[in-house]
Order: sequence, then structure tokens, then C-alpha cells
Amino acid sequence: MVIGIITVMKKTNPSFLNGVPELLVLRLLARQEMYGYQIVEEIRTRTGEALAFGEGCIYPYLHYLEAEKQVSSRRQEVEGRNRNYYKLTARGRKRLDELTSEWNRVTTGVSLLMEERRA
Amino acid sequence: MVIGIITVMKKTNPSFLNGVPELLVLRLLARQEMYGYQIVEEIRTRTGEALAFGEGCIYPYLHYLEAEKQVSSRRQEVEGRNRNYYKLTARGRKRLDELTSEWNRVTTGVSLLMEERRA
DNA sequence: TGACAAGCCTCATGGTTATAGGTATTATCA
DNA sequence: TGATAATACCTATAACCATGAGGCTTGTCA
Repeated sequence: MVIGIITVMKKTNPSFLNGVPELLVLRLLARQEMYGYQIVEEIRTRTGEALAFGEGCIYPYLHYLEAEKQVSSRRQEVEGRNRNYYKLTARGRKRLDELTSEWNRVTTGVSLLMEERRA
Repeated sequence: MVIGIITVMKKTNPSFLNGVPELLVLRLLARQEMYGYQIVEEIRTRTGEALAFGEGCIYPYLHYLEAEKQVSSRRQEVEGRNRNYYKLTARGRKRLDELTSEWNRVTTGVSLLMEERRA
């Protein structure tokens, strides 16, 4: 019988973005102290909009990273606005290294299969 | 068993694999007709185990792709075993092109931010 | 006044891989 | 012979995570 069981998989945006926000947040914070809103804008502008993660993605990550002690934060008032500045800890640095090699492993693997094969 | 309420985010495999199986399956089928088991093995061996998707991942994809008319299939008995051979349709070719440019967009974007920044 | 940017936050939804099973046939090897 | 691995197919469930929409506040500019 079996008509149904169509396993929907609706296919909107597969997008290859799984884990990318974490990688980029750690990478940016490895260079300099930054605050959340700045990270969101930086990713958007520096990639020419190729990548654009919403605040709803970045903020929860920052909270998670802080809970995991991969980043530390301090609050500072600048021109009447409160900013939470984050910077990488040693633990975050280690995590960044892991994620970076993971990223390289995946992209290398994909490249191997994407290349045209000659005879 | 639920101990915390700590917003778990368990962090096992961020892995960057979102959408990769679909991209690779389409790419492989663009080159030649293949059957499911062969695809699983091909990905595993050709990447030197860097990428290895289980059958439980690939088979549902093939069924989905067929339902979407991105691939067509034929069944053939080979050496006493039944194989379902799949090949790309024009629609699948188009989808592959979309995914490929999406992949390039993402990896390019990530590269922009991962690079060391000088001065 | 109204609109918009800066700056922070949360939650529900839904898509997709991973895990862990399941069936059946054939090949290999002790 | 019996056991195990390899071939070849399949499904259901859980875990994960970006999206999108919402909300709050202060400051700026018209």
C-alpha cells in the first residue's frame, strides 16, 4: 500500500551553514575584543553580504560560549549605550583550532569530490 | 533523566555538513549513473574517510531526489543483487548548479573572515 | 511627532544529519 | 558446516541549530 511516507524534507535553505557562526564568532574574537551587534555587522559587511547571520543566531551563541568559558565578557557604556564586549579565552582558542581543522577537513573533502575527473 | 535546565546545546558534531550530502550526491550522479551503496562507498573512499555519510543519510536523500524528479532510477540485477541505479535529470542538473554556487558563496565568505588580517 | 539606527534579548518553528535499528542475499574463511 | 563479513536495500526517531519574528531601550534626525 504505502502511499505516504514521503519523508518531507522541504528544502528551503540547505545553505551549508551548520556550525559556521560558531567558527566565525571565535575567529573574530581571536583577533580583537568585540560586542555582539558589531559581530553581526562585521560578518555581514566584510563578506559583502555573502554571509549574514541574524542577531537571533549570534546572541545565543555568545551566551553559550560564555557559559562554556570559551569567551569572557565585560560590560561597558559607550555614548549612552551599553555594550557587552567579548574576548577569547585560552579554551576558546583551543576550540577555534579544532573547528578550523574540522572546517578544512570538510572543505577539502568536498573539493575532492567536486573536481572534474579526467579519464 | 534531565538534570539541568541549562539550555543544553550539547555540541557533539557541528561539522559544517549541512547540505553537503545533497551537493555530493548530485555531483556524483552528474558524472555517471550510480546506485546507493556505491555512492556511500565512493564518498567514503574518495575523500580518504574525511567525509563518510551513512546509508541512513544517503538513501532517504535519493528517495527525496527521485520524488522531486531531480534524479531518475532504474532497477537492475547484477550478480544476483538488485541495485537501484540513479542518474541526474535536467532538473537535478539545475539544482546542482544552484547548490554549487551556494557552496562557493559560503566558502568564499568564510575565507574572507578566516584570513589573517594585516594591519 | 515619527522613523530609524544602535544595542540588547528570547522563543517557536522547521529543516537536516546522525543514530540505530531492520531485511535479505552472497562471499569468505576457519 | 557454521559464522562472519560484505553487499544492497530500507525506515523511524532524536538531536541539533539557523531562521524569523517578536520585544525592550536609548539616541538622532527631520
